[in-house]
Amino acid sequence: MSWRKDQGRAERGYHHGNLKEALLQAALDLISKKGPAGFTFADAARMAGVSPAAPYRHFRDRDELIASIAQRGFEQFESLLTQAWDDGRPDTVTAFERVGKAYLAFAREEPAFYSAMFESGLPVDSNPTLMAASERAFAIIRAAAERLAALAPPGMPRPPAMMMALHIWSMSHGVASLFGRGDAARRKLPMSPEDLLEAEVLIYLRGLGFRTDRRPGTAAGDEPPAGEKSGPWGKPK
Amino acid sequence: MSWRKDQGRAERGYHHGNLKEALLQAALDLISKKGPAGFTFADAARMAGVSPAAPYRHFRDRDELIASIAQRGFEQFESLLTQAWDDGRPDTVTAFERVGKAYLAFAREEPAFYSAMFESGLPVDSNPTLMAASERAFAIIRAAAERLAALAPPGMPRPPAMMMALHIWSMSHGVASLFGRGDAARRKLPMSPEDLLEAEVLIYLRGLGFRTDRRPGTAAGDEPPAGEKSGPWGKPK
DNA sequence: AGCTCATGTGAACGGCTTTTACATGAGCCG
DNA sequence: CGGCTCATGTAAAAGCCGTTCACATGAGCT
Repeated sequence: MSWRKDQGRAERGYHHGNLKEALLQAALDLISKKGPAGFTFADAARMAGVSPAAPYRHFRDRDELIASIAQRGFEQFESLLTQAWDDGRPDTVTAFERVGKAYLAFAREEPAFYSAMFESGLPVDSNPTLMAASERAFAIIRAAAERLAALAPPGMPRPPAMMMALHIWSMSHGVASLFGRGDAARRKLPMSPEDLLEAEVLIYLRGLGFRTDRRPGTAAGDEPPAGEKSGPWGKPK
Repeated sequence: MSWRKDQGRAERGYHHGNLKEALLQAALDLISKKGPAGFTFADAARMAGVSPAAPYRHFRDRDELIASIAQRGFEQFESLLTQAWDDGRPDTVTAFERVGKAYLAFAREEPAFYSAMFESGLPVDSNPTLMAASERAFAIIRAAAERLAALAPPGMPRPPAMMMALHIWSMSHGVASLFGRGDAARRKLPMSPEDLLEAEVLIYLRGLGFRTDRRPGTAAGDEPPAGEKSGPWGKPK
């Protein structure tokens, strides 16, 4: 039977008991289905089984709910990136690329968070705590870039780590925004977004003087079959 | 005196005479001010001095208006990129970078178009003519990449031009989306988006084996005290 | 002049956001 | 237990928006 309140809350009396959480959850569902624009405050209330005015006891307005979601998104994002970076294990370059992939994975698997964070049209800088969360996430990329910069081949000037971080961020974000989501804004690609990004990062790192003689799409540590060295895009011509 | 119809149309009778155009113009204004989400069909009608039902004679619904704007945006975008590319003059790499800058310039100077094209949440692939316009714009980047690929240093495997084009696109799009707009979604940067992107592209090209012995942000012109020329921030090995 | 059809109007429906006055009942204090 | 208080939820209403429909207007053609 399914006449329960649809959000897992059992029968309830006048008070919901966990409305704020239920609303956030409902909003996530709705945003992932219809995008942040299609999401409706009233819908979320309905889904939680309360009147349309109830949400206002927990969020100043619709934007604040979306901002809350973006906030959580950045927190999960930070945690995911931290995990992917894994303090640079087993080696810096491998970990670095894992971070890029994590970025894409997040965009694909958490489209609702991703939308709220990057496509909701919220003035990011208006909300200090949101801004801070966003910066903590970026700090992971920056820390990784820092380590990578320190590894730059001797005899070359060190690229500014901050700049590297911004470059990596923009690549990841560009790929994720243009090609990364499951079903929206899809453009046909001759390869997976992951492979596209991996090749991009490898070429970039090579431009910085790193030796990147691994091939994309292979597990870390694999060596190309003996013989020619291939580029990050696969077979040489 | 300002009781004229606000969109430059002089007094008019029952018929507007140029409503479709006036609506598109009004929508552009509104979108650039309040984003594609804040834009309102009724507002556009008001601004054009007609009743809220009038727009329906020209657009099936609100989405179709936005799609029309995106369409025009892609056309202008294509034209701008074509101009920037200038068939590869004076040399391929220079022209290539000019294309990247044009991308940023477009995002900054035509935020309304840019929003409609990339952030409106429209299903790009639902509208064939929109899709086609988008692909014509991308074709410019692809053509440029093709020429660049042909120039790749001998002795290195040639990267697929399509992939290079996608890489450049994602870099440009990433930088533009994250840092490129005048006042929205601003994050603090230690450098201009243009310089950031230029350095990124130069490093990338060097990763492909190109010699890029110019420096970014040439306007600055200053040299590090003992610096040798080459590379986006200094000298390669 | 008269016809026709594209274009604009006014009114209406339903839905959304937000506010306000009121209802409920959970938690606390004696 | 009895009663108080305040966070939390409700109902109703105002104002806006998108969209539709029957109807008005007049531009352009014959």
